[in-house]
Amino acid sequence: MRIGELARRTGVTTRALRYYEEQNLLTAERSASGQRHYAETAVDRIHLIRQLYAAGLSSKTIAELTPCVIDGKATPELLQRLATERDHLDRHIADLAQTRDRLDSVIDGASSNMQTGAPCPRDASA
Amino acid sequence: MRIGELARRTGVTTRALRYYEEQNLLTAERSASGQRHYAETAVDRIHLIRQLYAAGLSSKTIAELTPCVIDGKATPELLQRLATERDHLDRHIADLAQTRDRLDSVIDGASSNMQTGAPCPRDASA
DNA sequence: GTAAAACTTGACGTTGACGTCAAAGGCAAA
DNA sequence: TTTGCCTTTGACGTCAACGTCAAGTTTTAC
Repeated sequence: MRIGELARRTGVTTRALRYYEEQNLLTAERSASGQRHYAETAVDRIHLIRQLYAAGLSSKTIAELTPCVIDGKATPELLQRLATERDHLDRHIADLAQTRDRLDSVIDGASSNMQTGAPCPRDASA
Repeated sequence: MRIGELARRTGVTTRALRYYEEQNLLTAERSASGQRHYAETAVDRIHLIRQLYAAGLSSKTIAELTPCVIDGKATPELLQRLATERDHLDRHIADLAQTRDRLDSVIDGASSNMQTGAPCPRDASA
């Protein structure tokens, strides 16, 4: 498939796909005229890339780790990198959960204040 | 306390603290000569701000929500905003957990490959 | 065969959260 | 009083992950 179809099927722009290639996150065959052609596996690859981006990894980190993730093979150093990233992610998730809980308690507090008719700093007229 | 001490005690730079003030996330008393002076509560406030940043909120969003979080009071609209952000956060956490699990299985796969002596693309010499 | 759509590279623009000087004034210790 | 760190505002720099033209080529549709 060509770049437009891959973009449609993954929901990322063609600009982003070319950027990923530039960052060595993605490779493509080229037709005689120079157009990119992708295999079906590229769709999953893009999803993986997006997932790692969402996990807070940089393109540089992703570029270093993806051969390992794709092939399931790694040097001890890469394996260590992966474990480190996993731990960072785990910590991050825990922090976010704490933030969510804090938001929850804020929402609870604000709701009960509203039910008891407590005044609001943004609307102290009533 | 002055800005330097607040920076040391919170681990954020003075530049960031001034930036937070510029974005209306933080206020400070001013001495006659114009220097900023902060109350003890500022330390917690900074931690809250950092926490919300880590949750993926923008300075604009934080500026809109923090009076509510600080005071525990809100208009219905603010409450709705909070609930929306909470849901986004919840979804984000779930996505990250999925990514973490994927990393876990990658690490497992790579580890077993190594134990069985499977070759690595980065070190195919052995 | 031709027009529209898709593709190419190249290059400059954008945004958020600061970093990094610079030039000036403020403040506590010796 | 002078030394030396602290603080002030202002303004330009940075970095990642793209957005957005531009100008030209290729493929597709009729």
